[in-house]
Order: sequence, then C-alpha cells, then structure tokens
Amino acid sequence: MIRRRIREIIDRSIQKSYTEIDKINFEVEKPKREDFGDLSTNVALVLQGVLKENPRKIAEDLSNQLKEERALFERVEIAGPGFINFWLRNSLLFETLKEALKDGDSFGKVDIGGGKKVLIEFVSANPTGPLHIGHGRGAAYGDALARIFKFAGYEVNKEYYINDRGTQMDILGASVYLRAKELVGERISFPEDYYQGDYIYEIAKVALRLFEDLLKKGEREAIALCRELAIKIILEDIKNDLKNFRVEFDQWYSEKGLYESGLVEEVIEELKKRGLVYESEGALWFKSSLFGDEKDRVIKKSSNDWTYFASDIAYHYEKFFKRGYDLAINLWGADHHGYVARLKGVLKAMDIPSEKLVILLIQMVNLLEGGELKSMSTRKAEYVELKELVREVGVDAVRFIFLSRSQDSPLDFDVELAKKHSAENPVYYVQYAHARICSLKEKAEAVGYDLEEIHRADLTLLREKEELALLKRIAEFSDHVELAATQFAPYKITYFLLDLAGIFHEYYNKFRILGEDKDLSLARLALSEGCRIVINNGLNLLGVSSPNRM
RNA sequence: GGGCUUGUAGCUCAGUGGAUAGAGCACUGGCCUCCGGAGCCAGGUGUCGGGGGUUCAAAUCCCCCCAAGCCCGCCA
Repeated sequence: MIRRRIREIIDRSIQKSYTEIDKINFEVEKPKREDFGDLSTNVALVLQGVLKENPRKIAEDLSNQLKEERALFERVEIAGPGFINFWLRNSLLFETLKEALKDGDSFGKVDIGGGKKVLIEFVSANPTGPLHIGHGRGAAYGDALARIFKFAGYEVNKEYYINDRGTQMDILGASVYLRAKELVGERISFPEDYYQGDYIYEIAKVALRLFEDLLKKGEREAIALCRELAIKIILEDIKNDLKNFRVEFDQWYSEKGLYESGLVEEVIEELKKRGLVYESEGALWFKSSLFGDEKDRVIKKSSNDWTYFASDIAYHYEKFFKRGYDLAINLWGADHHGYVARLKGVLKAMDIPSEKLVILLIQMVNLLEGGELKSMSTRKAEYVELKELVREVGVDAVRFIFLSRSQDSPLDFDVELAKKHSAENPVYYVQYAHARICSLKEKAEAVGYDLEEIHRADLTLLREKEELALLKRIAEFSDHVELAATQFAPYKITYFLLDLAGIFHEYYNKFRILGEDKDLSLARLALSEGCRIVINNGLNLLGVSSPNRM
C-alpha cells in the first residue's frame, strides 16, 4: 500500500517537473541494505536515459519535492549513482499496526482483481490411479493460488477437469477385466502398457462381486462395465485424498459431457467455417501452424475417434464464451509443455486475447529413494501416493514444502527425509512463532492484562530496531500478497513468512514482552498480536494451519 | 536433429536491470532460577555453467556454446 502511494507521488512530481515525459517504468522497492532506507527508487536513473542529464541532479530536483511529503517521510536521501532513498515516518507504521489489529483476518487484502472472474483448473489427473506426490504439488499450488487470488479481490472458481473418456480409460477398463479373469483362476498375460498397480485387483474384486455374470458377458460389454466402475471408484478415492489435503473444488468438469452436450461438434463446426480445419489421410486436422505451433494437429483420428485436443478446444471455448471467465489459469505438469502452443493457437483462432489464458507448468516431482532418482509413473506403478505422504508427514508440512519453491523449479522429493518429523522443517518455524504469541497472550491475561487494551496502546514506545523491523513487515504484507498474485507465485508468501517469523523469534529472545513497564508491555503485546495476525493470514493463504499450541 | 525448462555457497533454493549477490540445511562453539529451547547468538564460504553483446548499470535482457530434465505419435 505504501509503495503504491509513493509511486503515485513520484509520478506527480515527474508530471510537474518534466512535462514532456509521459510514461516511464521505474521501481519503488525495498533495498537490500537497511542503510539505504526503507524504500528506494531508481526513477532518476531511468529518467537519465530520456533526459540525458546527470542522474544525481535529477534525483536532487525530485527529492526536493518529495521532502514536502512530511507526513510520509522521515528522511529522503540521494545515494550512489542517483538512487532516492526514503525513510518512512514511524507514525505510518503505527497506523498500519492499528489497522491490522482492527481488521484481523482481512488484514492484507488488496483489490487488484476488481471482482474479475478467474477459473483455476488444476490437478485434473486422469482417473486411472491414485494421486501421487507429483499431483500433490499441483494441488497445493493451485489451491494456494486460488486463496491468494481471492484475497487479492478476484472472484475465483477451482475446477478439476476429468478425462473420463478416451484411450486411457479403455485401457483402464481392460486392465480391470484381465485382473478379474486372473482372480477367478484364468491364465492371462498382462500387457506391459496396462495399469500395473495393485489397486486394479481391488477394483476387479468389486467388479466380480457387483456383476455376477461379468465374465460370461461379451468382452466389449464387460470391459465397459469395468471401465465405468473403475472411474467411479478411483474418482472417489481422488476426491477423498484431495479433501484430506484441504483442497476442495467448486466444479468437477466431465470431458465426456462436452460430447454429450454436442459442444465439441459445435465448436469444430465453427472452426471449419473459418477454414481452419481440413481433412487429410482420413483424419481431421486443425491448422495450428498458422498460429505459432510447429505443425498442424489432429482433432479426429481416421478411426473416427476424437483426440484429447478436440475436447480441449471445446473446453476452453466454453470457459470463455459460455461461462465468461476473464482469466483462466491452467496448471499442467511440465511434461505437457508441448501442448501449450496448440492450445494458445486455438484461442488465437477464436479471437480470445492470449493473456486471458495463463498456463503454468509445474515441474516434475522426482522420487529420491535409496539415493536413486525415479520419475513418477501411474502406469508402471512407480509412485508414492499422496495419501501415504500426508499420513506420515502431515498436511501442513507437505503443503509448506511444495509451496516453498517456484513452480518451474524441479523438485527432488527425498521421501525418507520428508517422512521424518524433523524439527528443522521450516513450517514448524513459522507455526511456532504463532503458537508462541498465542501462549504469550494467555500468559498476559493470566497476569491481569486486558487484551482489548492493545487497541489503545501507546505504540510510540516501540523504538527498538527489531520492533521497527516487525512493524515494517506488517506494513509490507499486502505488497507480498499483490506480488504473489501478479506473478502467480505462492512461494513469495512462504518466504515472507519465514522472514517475519525469524525476526519475531529474534525479538522474543532479546526482549521481554511482559515486563515492569505496563505501557511498554501493552505496546509490545500489540506488536506481537499484529505479527500473529499476519502469520495467521499468510499461512491461511497457503492452506496451512496456525496452531495455538504445538 | 528441433522445442520447452533449468544451471547461483558442500546440499536445497531466493534474488521485480541497480548500490558490498542472500537464506535455510549441514558443520563448530555458546545461550533458559526469567513470557514456550520446535527458539536465539557467534563462526565462512561463491569463475552467479562458459564466452560474446546491449546498457550509465547484467545473476537478471539478446546471441553462441556446454550440461541436466522433459517433450517432439492419428498416445494421454
């Protein structure tokens, strides 16, 4: 919020001094070193390029104007090649703390979304097996993004797209069918590219119990029965895993439904009319090469089956034109990156501005076991199930680990290490700060403090370096929410929380909150509660709990 | 062979074109008669993969090269 205000003030100063300049791109940021002020701007250095003047002279002109803003700045200085450094007035920080105490759960909200409708589609794993830890990363990431976007003023829907038709489903059905035969004693040979996991046996058992004459039916019919049953059972399992992982979707969107409603045919027909679809070698092709893809892509095979691409075309048409989303965010596994160009191409063909679809590629989670790296594969049954990891490590720790990295950084998951309830786990560091403050408040009440009084505490008593540092973090929280949203980067919140918790622990160890001086104690309690509110709100954005005691 | 992503301290990773590139872990040694020791304090590390270029300023932008992962099917 403060950054925003300073930006506006600088913009006005530029307008006043240099009427010929219309728009420039400058930064107002927190400098790396404390002695460069609370905030700093490179505006003079940027203007140098346009004005061809000495940057220090430009900085001087501007800073003279900025010094007029006495309510905001304690000090304004020029440094180095022409940076303007600002020291904020403490009164500003005190005001923000009071706000935090008053606003509580909603402190830190920013309205950059203006109520725009956003659809975040994530996980969307094929219902061919249980969720593994790779899916967990996407689940944590998408859910956190949704929470952050809501906090940043967007109207958010979370959606899981179910691939409930197509080749993989047929293979799934056939896998169950074969295992059913095996269970009744028939000799079978189980193809390598069928689903190898043990859960297939479990489903086969259910199938045998449910359909008594299953193996007497024709193969086609039997496989279809197995397929539908398997999808249902696996999907239930997936929903359950996600719920336990604190991820709840607003919509479960069926791919099959796109065909049943005739939408696929309708949209393809529309593309045909525009001359973007042609027939060749008995198949239907979309001219994606016209829109930046390397080559044209098949939408209907010569076997007369639609490809997944056909579904995706209809699905995204529907997102924008039928449901009217202003922004669609798709979280895909990085192995799908080859599909980005063709989908973006389709959007272009349908005249949808490309910035309305953001595709975030989540890098793979590799499994580190016995010093050996393995990649996840549902089909080969090489994976660690999400539910297993969550059971052994806990939701909070798993989510926090997943959310402490940028999505395009690959993650080697050392299962043995993560399973340890190690105290070094950073999530406990942050949660511990929260629990500590809760305990502090209890203690305060026990010795006779009225916690309502903190709203009227004399905050000017907060003068220690650590106290001012904490006040500044509290004031900066909304900046980080904004950054996390605009950069689709929940881990910005994670880093912010680790920093805040660190300063709080330092402070707590060095100073006594509840001491002889009642007024000072009350001010310190107010500060602590402000920190607690920010930690709580931040953890909330990550979907991690804020325990009162641990 | 082409494409996407990545390469920063021993390890895991931050780093929105800016000032002396930062955390955590690991390692060593200290700190509770006192609000929670899942904590704190003190110790030191870098050819930012390499080479060019753009810029007043490059880990960051552009080009080339090297390495790793992934993708390159009328599979998903």
